[in-house]
Amino acid sequence: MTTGDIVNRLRICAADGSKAEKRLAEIILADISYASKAPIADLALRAGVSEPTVTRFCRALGCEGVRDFKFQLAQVLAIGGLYLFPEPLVRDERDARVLDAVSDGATAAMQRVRDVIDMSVVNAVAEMAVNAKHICAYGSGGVSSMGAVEMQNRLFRLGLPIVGHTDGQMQRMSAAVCDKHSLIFAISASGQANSVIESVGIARQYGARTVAITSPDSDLAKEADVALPFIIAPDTQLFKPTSGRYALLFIIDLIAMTTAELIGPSVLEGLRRIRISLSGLNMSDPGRPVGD
Amino acid sequence: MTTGDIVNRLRICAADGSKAEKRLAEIILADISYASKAPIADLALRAGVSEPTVTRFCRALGCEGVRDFKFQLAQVLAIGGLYLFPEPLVRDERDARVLDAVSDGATAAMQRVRDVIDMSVVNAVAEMAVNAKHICAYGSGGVSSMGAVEMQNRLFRLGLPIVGHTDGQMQRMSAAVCDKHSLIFAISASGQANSVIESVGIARQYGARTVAITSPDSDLAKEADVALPFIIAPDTQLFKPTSGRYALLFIIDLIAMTTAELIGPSVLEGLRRIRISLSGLNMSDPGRPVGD
DNA sequence: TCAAAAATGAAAGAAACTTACGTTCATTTG
DNA sequence: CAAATGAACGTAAGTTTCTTTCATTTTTGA
Repeated sequence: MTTGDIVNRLRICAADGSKAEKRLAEIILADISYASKAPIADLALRAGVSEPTVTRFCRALGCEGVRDFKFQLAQVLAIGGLYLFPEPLVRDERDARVLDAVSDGATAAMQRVRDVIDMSVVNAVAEMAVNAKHICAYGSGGVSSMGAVEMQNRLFRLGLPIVGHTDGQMQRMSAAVCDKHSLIFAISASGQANSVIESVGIARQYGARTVAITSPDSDLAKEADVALPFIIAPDTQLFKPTSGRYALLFIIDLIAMTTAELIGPSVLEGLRRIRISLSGLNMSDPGRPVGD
Repeated sequence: MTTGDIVNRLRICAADGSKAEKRLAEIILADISYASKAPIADLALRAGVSEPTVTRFCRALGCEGVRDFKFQLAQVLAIGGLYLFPEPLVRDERDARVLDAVSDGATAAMQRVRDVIDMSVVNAVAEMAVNAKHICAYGSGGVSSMGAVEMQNRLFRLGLPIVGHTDGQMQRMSAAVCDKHSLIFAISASGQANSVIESVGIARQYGARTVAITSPDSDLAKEADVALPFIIAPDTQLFKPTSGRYALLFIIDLIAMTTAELIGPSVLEGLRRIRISLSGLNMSDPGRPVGD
């Protein structure tokens, strides 16, 4: 019983375990946040079992003891969020198919990025971002323009001087005022978007560093200094929105997180200020992600 | 002393605290992973202080006690950045951490949606979308405005008359011209965004159907006819972009795909035309997702 | 059906944390 | 300058929480 994360193991236990184990697993899954903090006496009482059973249960799940078990629950909560982990609902076939299509597509798209992305390039890009005096993100079309906006959204929080442009003319115009301290993020799923390619050419002419997030070996990839390959698989399912967006978001998050860590704790000050500035909008719930 | 996350507070303490506090904070920061599991007797010994001092120290940092303190350390570690580690992480290890943090977060967020989403609501929403004469998507702020734009992007391809508004005034204005054939998608991660809540109120007054994609039981959820719960976990890791965006994208895709299937094969005609119209932009690669 | 094995609980024990209280040391006040 | 004050800290004695031991019950398999 050491398969997957602790929640998965709990699920398996809730299904296959002995009577006492089932009850315990159910109680815990029903409220992980509670279970991660409650003393085992409470848990034992709720599940109607004895305390030693709880200890044994934790060991059976591959933990060193109750404390280690709680430690792992805390970590799961940190990643998965502080909400409950209810049993997945039973679906009818059609609903399940839609859910699977979207979810499998998204997961696969991100997995592909994981497999192929060159983190040394990401690190290099983060370094460029930190050192740039002026950053632009270009993207046109449904997927790529979202990318440009997101890139702006993620980096501006870190205090970086970034502007996203989804309009072709604005892209060209802003490229024309670049210099060697500028950094361009050029995003295009196809690698064929004319305005983006041209803008990269213009910006380079004036000495800007250019990073393309695009299809490998595309025109755009060739035009830029650095390319992060981003493959959008042709959609087999015509009704399903393309899962490439998840891959793009993933790459953007990698860049944002790497950049944030490069900058170090001082970015927290910027995030704090943003949060304070939102308090005037009645959205100051602390602990909530910054900016709705 | 309740500013920022626990690590930040430890840092402050290491700088400003009393003699014993400084020593403790240093010991802990030097190896958070150890500190999160060691009994306080060990910590006390290492820092050359007494056990009660450790307890008091934890309280001073805003924790309920030592156990709560360790709980928080565990959470920080789960997604911790490189700056948490005593020795700078080797590049590979650090890269793996960043990849894991982003990818696990995204996967968990989507899994959550899978587990709890009520597909009968999604189906009902799709039906509303198909029958509406006029659809608006509202969202403000980094996460939710992306949602509004994406909603527009996904549904307009299906030939539906949708407009996304991320500007508060435009939201109110467009809400004011709704009638009973209108459908509103109101997106807000917090459920507190004033312009969105008010616009829903206005639109309902004129007979529009309203769908909220928002935090359950929030003000916005109460204001709308139908609510799709969308929980964003509080950010425990300030450096990591919130993974809630993946959950939101996921919900939007579910709605888009369900709607597309409801409309049936005729949507393909719309997609075909969009593709043709792009050919003038040199982006007509067939088999590629429509619209970059 | 019976014996062996597994599962469970009660109670005692060990570990970890907290409280109560007293000492020290720096600071303030008369 | 000395006494008073109070913050910081440690000692020792709780208290809580978890674990072990061992006896009992339940299940399994021949």
